[in-house]
Amino acid sequence: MTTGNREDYLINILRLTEGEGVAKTTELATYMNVSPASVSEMIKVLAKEGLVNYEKYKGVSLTEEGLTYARQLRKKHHVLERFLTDYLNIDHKTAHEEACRMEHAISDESAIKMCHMMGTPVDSDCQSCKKPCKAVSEGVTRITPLNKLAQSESGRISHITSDDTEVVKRLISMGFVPGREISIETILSDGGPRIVRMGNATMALDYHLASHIFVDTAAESEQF
Amino acid sequence: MTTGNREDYLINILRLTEGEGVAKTTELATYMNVSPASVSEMIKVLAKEGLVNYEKYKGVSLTEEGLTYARQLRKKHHVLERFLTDYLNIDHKTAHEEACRMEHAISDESAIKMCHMMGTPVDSDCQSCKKPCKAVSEGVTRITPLNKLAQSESGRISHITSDDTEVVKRLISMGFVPGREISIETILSDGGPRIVRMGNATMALDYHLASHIFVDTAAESEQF
DNA sequence: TTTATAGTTAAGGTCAACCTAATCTTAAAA
DNA sequence: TTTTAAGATTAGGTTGACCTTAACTATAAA
Repeated sequence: MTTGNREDYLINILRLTEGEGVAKTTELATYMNVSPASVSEMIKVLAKEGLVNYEKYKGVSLTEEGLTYARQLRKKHHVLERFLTDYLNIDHKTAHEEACRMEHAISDESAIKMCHMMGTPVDSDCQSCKKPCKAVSEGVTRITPLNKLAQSESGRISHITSDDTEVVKRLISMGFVPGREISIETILSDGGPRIVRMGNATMALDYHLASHIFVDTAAESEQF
Repeated sequence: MTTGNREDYLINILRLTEGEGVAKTTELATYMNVSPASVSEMIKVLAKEGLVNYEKYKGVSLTEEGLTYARQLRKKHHVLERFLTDYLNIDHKTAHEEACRMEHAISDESAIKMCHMMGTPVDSDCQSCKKPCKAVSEGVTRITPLNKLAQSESGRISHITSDDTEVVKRLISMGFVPGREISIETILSDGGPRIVRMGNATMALDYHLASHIFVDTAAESEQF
């Protein structure tokens, strides 16, 4: 495990080398607001650990391993930032700063699941980076809106979508979170409420609301 | 700002002083898996900062300020842990460990909002603590359980949920269907039945039963 | 080929933790 | 009331992960 600060170096090297091949010491020093000497020193450590390619006087770049690490970190950053702004209504600047702290604390697993929870937003461009980042993973599935499921059918929530952010937020806050197992208990009438079950909870849900929840019916025992 | 480790001391002092008035040095040392000497040392620092009451050889306790701080921290822990288990399906042990890291990174603001997002679950008992914890703040959640609504308040039924399927079915069969407008006519006594109105029907409803019905109070004319 | 600029090393500092060993307090047993 | 063991504290020291300044060195453009 690399420490928080080392991780910052990695992520910043990534940011600076994204377009160009290498980051220069001074450039990085300015960017991170430390002395060039500190950068040189740190880089030697990271090189020894195989995370960066380092040739004296020639700048740094990430190794394959470092790249993977840094990208993962950046994804975490984005996922968190996204979550903070979209789900918690935190303003952008604050969200960014907070994501900078939290990206070092969240596990890979949680980041991935968080990504799933939010549907696809992590694919898209990120405000604080020049480059877009990719979603953590994708699968082939049979996905149906919850309101189209028949009685006693079940599956796993794939994603939730609506033009109205509020609706998505509301559903999330009700516990409809991608990844959870869900089954239709009872259908009261065709266009009427659905009684659904998730874990121990049973819940009655409006037909229209249910249409925003997409269920993967082939995913009953699949793990992320 | 106190460092992560200092925060750990605070939260652990809180845990140990919850029942008893003070925590003993050795007790804390054992609990945190460090030497008693380290504890003494750290405590002096915290005392200097006004976060703990410290009288040599007499044990530590939190000051008013330290208590506030530690409680806030523990709340953060709970909110995060809850989020990880309930929303991301992370197993408990992992969630706890992760919350331990993240509690130092999340801001007060985000914790509060996260709490709101999740509705009320943070009120309830927490798996990893002996003591239940309170919600981060009362806050303005639009979705409120019916039993918490004041007299003459109204809204639209958002959803109905219970661990017991029968309860949900019964409520549905009584006409409590998501989407319907509802208002509190009369409150007979604090924990007593509510008389509610839906359309033309008036109905008396047990306090406990009412707690399963969630009302969107901001949604009086809103459509899903 | 010179020389400014950029990069590196050396030497040393700080800070927050931690530890062991020695010493001191307290409280309870003798 | 004295003794003493358990518990707490201090002293002194270590470590790791940073950082800095100052002096030195390489590079590449004039």
